[in-house]
Amino acid sequence: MDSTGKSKSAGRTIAARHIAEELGVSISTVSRAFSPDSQIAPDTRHRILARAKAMGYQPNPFARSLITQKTRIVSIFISDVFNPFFPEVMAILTGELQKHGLRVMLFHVPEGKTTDEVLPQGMLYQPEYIILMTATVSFQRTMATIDTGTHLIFFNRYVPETETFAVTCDNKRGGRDIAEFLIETGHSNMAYIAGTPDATTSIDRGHGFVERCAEAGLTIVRDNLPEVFSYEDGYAAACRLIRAVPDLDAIFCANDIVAFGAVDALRHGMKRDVPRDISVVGFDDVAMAGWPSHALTTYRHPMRRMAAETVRLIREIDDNPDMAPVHRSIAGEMVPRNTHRDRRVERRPGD
Amino acid sequence: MDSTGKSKSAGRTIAARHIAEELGVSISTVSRAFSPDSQIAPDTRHRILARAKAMGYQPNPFARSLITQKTRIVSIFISDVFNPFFPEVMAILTGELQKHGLRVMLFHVPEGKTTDEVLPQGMLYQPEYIILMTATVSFQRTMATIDTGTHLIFFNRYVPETETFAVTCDNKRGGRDIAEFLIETGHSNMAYIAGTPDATTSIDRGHGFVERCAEAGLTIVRDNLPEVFSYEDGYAAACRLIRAVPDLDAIFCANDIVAFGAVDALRHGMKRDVPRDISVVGFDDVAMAGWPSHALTTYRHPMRRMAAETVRLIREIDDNPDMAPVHRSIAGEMVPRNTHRDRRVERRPGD
DNA sequence: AATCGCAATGCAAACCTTTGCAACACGGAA
DNA sequence: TTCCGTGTTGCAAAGGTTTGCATTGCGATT
Repeated sequence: MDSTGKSKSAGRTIAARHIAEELGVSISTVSRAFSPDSQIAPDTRHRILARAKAMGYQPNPFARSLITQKTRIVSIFISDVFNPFFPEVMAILTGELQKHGLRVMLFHVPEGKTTDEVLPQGMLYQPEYIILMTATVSFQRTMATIDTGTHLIFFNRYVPETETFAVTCDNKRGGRDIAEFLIETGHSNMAYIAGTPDATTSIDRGHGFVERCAEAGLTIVRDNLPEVFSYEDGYAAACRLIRAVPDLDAIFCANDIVAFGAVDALRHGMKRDVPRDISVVGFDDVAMAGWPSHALTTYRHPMRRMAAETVRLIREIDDNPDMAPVHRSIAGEMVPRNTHRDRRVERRPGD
Repeated sequence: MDSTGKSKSAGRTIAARHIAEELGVSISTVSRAFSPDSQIAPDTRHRILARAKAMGYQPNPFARSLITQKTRIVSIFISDVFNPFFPEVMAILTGELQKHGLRVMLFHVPEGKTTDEVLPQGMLYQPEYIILMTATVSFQRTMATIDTGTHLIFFNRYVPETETFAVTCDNKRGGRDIAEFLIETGHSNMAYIAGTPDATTSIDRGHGFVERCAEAGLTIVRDNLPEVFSYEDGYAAACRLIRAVPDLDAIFCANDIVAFGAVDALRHGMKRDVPRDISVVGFDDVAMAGWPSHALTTYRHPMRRMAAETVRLIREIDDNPDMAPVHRSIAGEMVPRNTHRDRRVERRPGD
């Protein structure tokens, strides 16, 4: 009934045994053909591989990892965070990992739950690597869950006083660079709109910014509401700031989305001219920051390089499983556009 | 050496055998405790489950699916498409699926490759479901790869003349609704900026739009460049259109991003007043369409409902594996904002 | 009191692979 | 010719589970 002579629906799925029978070799030999560094005559290997390809056979990964204890699986944990780079990061991560024979499983940490609660589900599959992109990590149990040889890698966040693998943006340096940039262009009365207070990303950006300002003898205003990461939050925060400190000449926002909100608040709500009256700087350089309608001065998040670095890190650990945990933080770069202005040129002598 | 009395690193991982030994029952009985509808004394089951929980035991999914041939895995295939809803869809999909005991594996179809080339990799894990979110599907082999009992579900796209499961936005109806809306508000000289020509989404939106316009006796201009889906593409397309047809009074864009490009082109590049001189309507209702700086009139993409529907579909198939393929298309709704204007009120008699 | 039916449990095969060890063949050296 | 080393291959155990079939024990029926 089939277009090919062989019936295919009879047996379950095609196994090493079938190749072995057809070629008159043992199952072991078939297996060895698929293990790069095992003793087997080159000729036999080729014969087996050819036949396997023809019959569409590949070793069953379940059976394989049942015995080798190596799953080649990396579990990625995500939560509801609306990271604008998420699609791209996901694409790079899965794309590159699968090039190296690693499979990614996805786990979601829902709103009310903590990562630790979902982790056990993921551990069932004995992943060789876990990439944590989630916000909430109560670290106690995380470590306890891990000692089975699984490597834990934090992506875009880290847990301060612990030794784990982490790949992050160099947020502190970013904050410093932005402070530097604003100071150099003649700003002196600045504010910072922070993001979610428990996110290391936002904290570090603020630290760097404040630190550099302090070095220049400037104190900065800080708007520190919890859960500031949406457009609306940025809008509200900017309004609050202007009411509190009307003569502000620059606002640094923990991310671009917040910055868009701030710009719109200043322009439409508070009737300020950006950048003439006040400068706004974001962080991330999302796609639309470059559109003419926004033209946001911001700091480019090295997200793609971070994704690539994560893959590289995993390969390094692959080669050297006992490797000590490292924290790789990657710098971005200033992207000046049209929401800031150089205020030095017109600084009046009396100022 | 360990803080707990028991040594834990000695044995590999904890298996049913260990529970069995401690409780003096057979491995089979332990297994039965974890299969909801197998004959076992309620008391024994409770004892086993309790002990298992205490010892942190869960049946090994690899061994389990090796024998049951049921993997509880759903593979999701993505490509480099920059779908603005991707993070949210991913969160809903994985979150809901894992609630029902399903695991998601992620596969990436890189730029140059077709889905068919990557599919075999995913099939190795014998997923029970495959969700295709990729752009490129040469359908021949796709079906050939599938006849193993795996269910194939297209998400946000479909292959026209084939019977497969698909969950999509009702794009055609969306196109019609937008046409309806524009006609009712007094537009008569309209254009459509299409998206990638091979995407069913863009095609269907265009079809619906043109169809409804035709019913009203209107012909519309069509800008049909290949690969139109970025801000820049929208910008360029709008410029082309205005040069070709200066008295256009409305442009419908295949998606919001393109629409943003078009609006900026009209305002900054072509010196038109949107919405006074010309209306622009998008499609999707991405988050920033609602921001004051854009206030884009658009059509809400039912992406969340589609994700939820996909999960529901999977559960239905779970209950009835021989279910015939269905195509569920879900309607969105008009979201009028400030990039259109009602032109009826000031229609001059002579017009 | 003998028998039957039924619920609960155990045995062992099966799923598919990897890998240490033993067996084997073969060519070359003594 | 005999022996040895080397390179290939096969055997069988192991990894952890599910499940059909057989066994056991017990209360109920006649």
